[in-house]
Amino acid sequence: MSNLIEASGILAIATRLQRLSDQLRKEGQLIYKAHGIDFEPKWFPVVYTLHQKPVLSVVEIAAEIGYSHPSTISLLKELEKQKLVRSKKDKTDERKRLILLTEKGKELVIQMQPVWGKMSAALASLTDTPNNLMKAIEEVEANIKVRSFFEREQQQ
Amino acid sequence: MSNLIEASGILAIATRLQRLSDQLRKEGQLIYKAHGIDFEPKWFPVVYTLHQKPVLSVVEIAAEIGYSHPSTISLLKELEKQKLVRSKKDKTDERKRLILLTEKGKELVIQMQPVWGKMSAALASLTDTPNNLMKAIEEVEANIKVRSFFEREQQQ
DNA sequence: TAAAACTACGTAGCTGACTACATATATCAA
DNA sequence: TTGATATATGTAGTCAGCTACGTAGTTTTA
Repeated sequence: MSNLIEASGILAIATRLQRLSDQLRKEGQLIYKAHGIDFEPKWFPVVYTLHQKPVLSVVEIAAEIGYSHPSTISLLKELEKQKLVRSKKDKTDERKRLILLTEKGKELVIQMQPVWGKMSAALASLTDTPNNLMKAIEEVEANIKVRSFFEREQQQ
Repeated sequence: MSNLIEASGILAIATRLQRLSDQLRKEGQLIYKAHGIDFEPKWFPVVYTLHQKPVLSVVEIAAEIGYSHPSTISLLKELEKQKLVRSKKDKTDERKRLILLTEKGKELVIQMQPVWGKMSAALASLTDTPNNLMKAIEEVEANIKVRSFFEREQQQ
């Protein structure tokens, strides 16, 4: 990034956040590949959630991972294609589709556990700086909850 | 975001960054609208750069704002449609297209200056926390430069 | 007990960035 | 001076999320 944008600073913060996010995701892909694991970073929230709570409906998963339900549906389609999850009808509520990890999915989770551990450690080492990125995000989100960016601008 | 993903923590950091980025961008749109200004946050880097350096080629703009040149081209197309920028041929190098702000573009910049000021102040108030978000991003980017996420994971 | 309101799921299409590739022009080296 | 290489721009298609909207099943209420 050039000095010009550095100077305009905080106004380009949305772009900076997105770029960092993209870079981490791309490197995440490389890491799975390097371990010979056929898995994409974007699948992590769904699979991890199902690892913790084995049977959930589509909307429940969406709420857990904080995505819209259409985004969740498209992730589930990919995971079903990979045979990592399957679904069954909820017998007491015909509208619901209950999602579960397959045997292949459960085995993959076990295989990925040590990789997740190393990825966590690597991310921790990257973000262990005077201003901790995870904490900074949490602090900003908390501030937004108190008074949004929009409201703050109006009050200036 | 649910407790489950909080617990899985840092592995979902790419998603957290993107979500915060999206939220700030959306509120940015609302702010321009509330001021009756027909402008989108994604145009800011290009317009601000041309405000600072009045005549630049496509690739020069891309380099300044840190985007790929195709992304820059599509932003320029939108800005040309809005009649905020125009272009002329470089007479000494026929390959180049030189980009400039139009009169309308220059007037809009003047009109937006106070809004940019208030947005900066609002963002500063949001990110003025024990762990400063801008500094955290810079620190992580610096760490990545020293040793990437991928390399760090391999060494764990 | 039927109508209204709500909930769950799915599809279509948008967004804002990207990479890969194609073409045109400029420059450099033999 | 011409062939190789480099640079500038543009097009096409991808990606990971989103919103809007439609349908079907469930619950509530008059």
